[in-house]
This record gives sequence, C-alpha cells and structure tokens, in this order.
Amino acid sequence: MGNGKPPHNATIRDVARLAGVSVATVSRAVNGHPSVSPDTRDRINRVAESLNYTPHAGARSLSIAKTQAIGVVLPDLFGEFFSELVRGLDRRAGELGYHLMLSSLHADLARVTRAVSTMRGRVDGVIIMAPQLPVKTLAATLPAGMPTLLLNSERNRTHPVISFDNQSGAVAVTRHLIGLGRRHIVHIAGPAGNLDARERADGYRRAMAEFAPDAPVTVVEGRFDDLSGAAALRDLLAAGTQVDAVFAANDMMAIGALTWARQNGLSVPGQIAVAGFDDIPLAHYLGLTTMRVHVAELGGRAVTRLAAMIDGDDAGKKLEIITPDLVIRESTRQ
Amino acid sequence: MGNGKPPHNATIRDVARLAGVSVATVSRAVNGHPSVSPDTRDRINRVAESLNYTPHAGARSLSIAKTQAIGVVLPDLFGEFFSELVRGLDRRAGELGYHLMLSSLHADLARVTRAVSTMRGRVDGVIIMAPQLPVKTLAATLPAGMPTLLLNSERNRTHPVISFDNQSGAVAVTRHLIGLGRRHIVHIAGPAGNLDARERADGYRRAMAEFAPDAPVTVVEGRFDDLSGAAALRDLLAAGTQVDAVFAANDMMAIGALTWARQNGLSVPGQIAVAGFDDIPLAHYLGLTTMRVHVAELGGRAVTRLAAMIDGDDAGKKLEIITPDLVIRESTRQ
DNA sequence: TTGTAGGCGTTATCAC
DNA sequence: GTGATAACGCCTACAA
Repeated sequence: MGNGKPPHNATIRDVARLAGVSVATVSRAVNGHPSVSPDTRDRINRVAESLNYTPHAGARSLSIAKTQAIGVVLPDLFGEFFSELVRGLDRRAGELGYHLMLSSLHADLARVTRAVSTMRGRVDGVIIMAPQLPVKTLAATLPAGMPTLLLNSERNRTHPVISFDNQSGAVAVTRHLIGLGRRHIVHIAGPAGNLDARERADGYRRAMAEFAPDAPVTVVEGRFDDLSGAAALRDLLAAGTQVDAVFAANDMMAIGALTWARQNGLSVPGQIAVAGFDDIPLAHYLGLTTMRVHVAELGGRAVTRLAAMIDGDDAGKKLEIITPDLVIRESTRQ
Repeated sequence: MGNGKPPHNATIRDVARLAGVSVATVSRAVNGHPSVSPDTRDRINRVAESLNYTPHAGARSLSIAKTQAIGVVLPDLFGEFFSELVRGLDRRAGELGYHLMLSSLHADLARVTRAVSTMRGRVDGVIIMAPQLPVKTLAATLPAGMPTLLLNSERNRTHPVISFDNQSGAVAVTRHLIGLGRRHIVHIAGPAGNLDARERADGYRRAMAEFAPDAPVTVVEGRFDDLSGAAALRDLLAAGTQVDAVFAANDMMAIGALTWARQNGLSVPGQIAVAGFDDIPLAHYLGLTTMRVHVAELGGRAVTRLAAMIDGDDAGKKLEIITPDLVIRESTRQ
C-alpha cells in the first residue's frame, strides 16, 4: 500500500505471458466470456491472482467508450441538504453500476464549465446543480455530445431538468401562516440570483396577494445560512417592522431566526411563528414547520434519468417536477 | 446536451485536420506548450473552439499514467458527519487539482474491495474509511501499487492511517461527567465491530476505572443513529437501571437519548446529563456537550497526505492522530 | 517550430 | 477455443 513490491502494476500482458496465452484470451477470461476452456480459464485466474492483477478501468473505458461513471457538479450546499442529495445520488448510482465523480463548491460559470470539461472522457454524463446560472449560458459552454441533466434550474423545454416545485411550495407555507391569522408575515429570501430563492419569494408574494391582499409584504435577503437568518430578523425588528411570522427560504435561515428569537425572549410560535423550506433533519429536532423536499429522492431520480439518457432512451419529456409537502411542527402550532 | 449535433465528439485529430497541422502540434497547443508559433496556436484555438473540442481526459490519463483523481470509499455515514467529511475532502482536492471519485455505503470487505478495484486506472490513489475492517485483511485484498490512505482504522505501523484519538476523547467526556458529580454514568456504544465505537467505549471504561472506581459501569449498544440512542435509554430505565448521565458514542445517539428524555419528562441536565461525540452542527443547536473532531479538517489532511504519497514524497511517519476537543454546552451545564 | 511514430492497457474483429 | 492486430484518444521522444 503506497509502496507495493512491484514498482509497476501487472497488466493484462503480464498475465498473458505467464499463463502462456494471448492477451485476447486473458481479456475473455477476465470478463467471463463463455468461449474459454475451463483449463485455460483456471490457469489465467491463478496467474492473475498471484500477480494481484486488477484490470485498468481507464484503459478499458477508452476501449469500449463507456466509463460507467457519472459526474456530479454542485454548488456549495449546506450540511444535510448536501449529504442527503449525495446519498441519493450515490445509492442509485451504485444500484445501476455507476461510479460518482464529484465536484462541489462551484459557484460561477467558469468553475462549473471547467469542472465539466475536465470530466469529459471520464464520465458518461453529468448532473449539474447550478441554480444561479441561466440554462442558456450554461448549455452554450458545455462539451458537445455529453448527456447532461440539470437539477433545480429554470424550467425549459430544450434541456432535461429535474426540480422542485418551489413556488407552489412557498405558496403552501405562506398560506399556512396566513391561515394561522398572522398578517405581518416577512419573508427571508435566499441570495439574489439564486433561482430557488427567487421562485420561493415569488410564491410568497403570490400567496400574500391572493390570500391576504391587505397585509404588508416584506422581503429581505439572506445567504441561506443560519447567521444571515438571525441577522435578518434582528434587523427587521430593530427597524421597527412589525413581525408575527417568518417564512425563510430555507431551513437553515429559519433556524437562525427561530433561535435568535427565543434567545431574545420572543416566544415561538406565540409572538412569532417560523417556517422554513427543505426539511433537513435539524428541522425535525427543533420542531420547525417546513416544506419537505425529499432531497435523496431527487438525487436518485436524477441518476435514473441520466442513465436512461446515456443509454439513449431519453423519455420524451424534458421537465420533471418534484412536489414538496408541508410539514407542520411546533414552530407554527398554536 | 444529450442530443448534440455531432453524433461523434470532436477529437484531437479532427482539430488537427481542420487546422492543417499534426495532432502533435494540437496537443502542444492545447497543453500550453511554449514551442508553438503564435500563428498556429491561434488557428488551432479557433478551430478547437468552433468544434467545441474538449480533450478526452480518459485518454490523456492513460497516456500520461496520471488521472488527477482520487478515490474515496466510505461506509454509510450519518448526515452531517458525511457532508463535513466530503466537504473537507472535496475542497482540498479542488485546491490540489484533483477530482474526487466517490463510493459510499460500503460496509463489508467484499464491497470495499470491489469498489477500490473498479477504481484502479481511474484514480491515482484512494482514501478508505472502513472502521469495521481489520487493516491486515483490507490491505491484503487491495490492488498492488495503489497509494492508499486509511481513515479511522486501527493504529498500525505498516500502513498510512489518519484517525481521531477516540480513546482520550472518550476519557475527557467521561471525566467531565464524573466531575459534575454524576456516578450512574451509562455509555451507549456504537455497533460492535466498529473500531471508533470500541475505542470510545474503552475510553469510557478507563476513565470510570480511574476517576470513579466505585461507580457502576454500564455499556449498551446502539447503531449510531438517533432512534437507537433513544431506545437504549428507554430500555435502561425500563430495566430499572439508575442513570444520571449518558455518554453516547456519537452525537446522533446522544441526541436521540436527549430528546427522548425530555419528551418523557426527564430534565436535562437536571436529572440526566447527556454528552455525545463528533460535534455535528445539530449538537450546537440542541446545546449538546460533545467532543469536537474537526471532520472537515480530517478530510483535508487526508487529501493532502494522499497527494504527497502519490507524488512519492510520503513523509516518514505512517500514523497521524487528530485530537478532539471537549465542547461543553447546556446538556451538561448545571 | 513541426511532423512521424510508438505506446499507454483494453477490447473486439477477424482469421485459424 | 485461441491468437494476431487494429482501434480508443492522447502524449512525447526523436527526427526533420
């Protein structure tokens, strides 16, 4: 390990030579091809084992033009959202016999493009999550002929996309808060430019306009993390804004706001009801009302779909939408 | 995307032909080799762009015998531990110009071995976390000559390993609980066979023997998830065991126990103090005392070290230990 | 500065 | 059933 005895790894040729057969036969034996006599097969297996021979996957994929790997390019996602997504991707990939080539922490177009480019030839297709980039721009810079599936990108008829129904999810949450009798409902949105954030804010506005037309509409911007959620609520109150409910664009910000409120003597949900979006495990423990988005399922479906695209049987429809469910917990139970 | 115009991706040969030069020159131009006249370089770049040419990384790595990718094989880790680890790995990998080939959910030897085998030829080395497998067994089945770094495996002078100092961490937690005046301290251990679990249990026993020799020692087994933590505490109390403190082998189980206790009318830390291990973000929010293990740092260091091994300058020492810190929060603050 | 040609480790198409 | 041998796409001496 790290200093194995043979400075040079055994190749198919080494096995062939020692077994006294041709490389073609070794290849057949190793891949379980039927037309190899039991005798030769045994001999080859023995030699292979003694040499600790492992086929070179890179060479193999170059030869058969198939890597059995899929690339995954992600932005800098938060804790459990990230792990759930990757878990979903990895599980399904494993089931389908694919490896996962991961590249996260990619924000801007250049990084995403570079990540995908360097993957060409080592993956059969890629799954990209870049909610901050316009599909057109993105598509224009990707390697031609590489099956690509977009996660949580703008709906669009030209490229395969899977995403959450953010807007109707946000409508459901907001409507729930309105149903509680709250009127001073503020929305802590995600970063400007982020599509999910924008769609959720749109849902909030739509619901307010429809179900509480006379109530004030207040949107402030956060950065999807807990600190910015806390800061947003603090600033609003400091500015004298009346608040009896908070709908944050994701759970982490909601948790920041919720925690801050309690630490500053405000009762939740008594004085302020709080709701988030995502349903990360933390939400369960803190009793946070939220929209459950089934992140792992998203990952699994993405892999399934991409695999189909790779195999050439890309189902007709480009757009696939996953509907989130409202989960009511203590933070809005009065 | 998924249906690009050219059914066949452009290769270096296509570029060469259209630019009226040899493939060698294109290769040099693409790789920024100095000895290419500005004219030719320009022409080549233009053609490459027009063809949307992206080098085939697989072929390239076969040729230069370097993939710029590292494999990561993990067991089925829980939420934030997983995400923090992968984040740390990925960040450092990105900095060093490596891709990450991920394969998680691997429990038994066969799976781990297979995962690593199928990675040969597509990665330059692997990082393996398999706390349930003996190093000797594992090492025997790995492809020869593949740089390998083990995470949280048994200490050992023959193979490079990075791991937490589980035992002294457990001693610190237990000692803290004893210092609180608690005497009926139970330990909810991880799955038998898991090395981290075993070391932490050992630390608990050692601390009890040394600092509270007359107090009862109670160890029950959990599965590292919240439900088993809750069940463990419930069963202990149902059996009439006296309990005034719980030290769980990881945070998820501690959280399960803590939540169960509160839901069943037991005050924490009043009647029962609770402590965990890992310091996942959730612990912060629930005020759980725990050992902080800097998971992301572990990942980063692992990549750094493996990269060094790949480059052949493997530092002398095989074993690298990361010491965790005690973080005291409400769950043991009286 | 540029081209020729061999090789990286496998697979697959032919023959035999 | 087995063996040559030509790909796969790229890199790199070695020549020119």
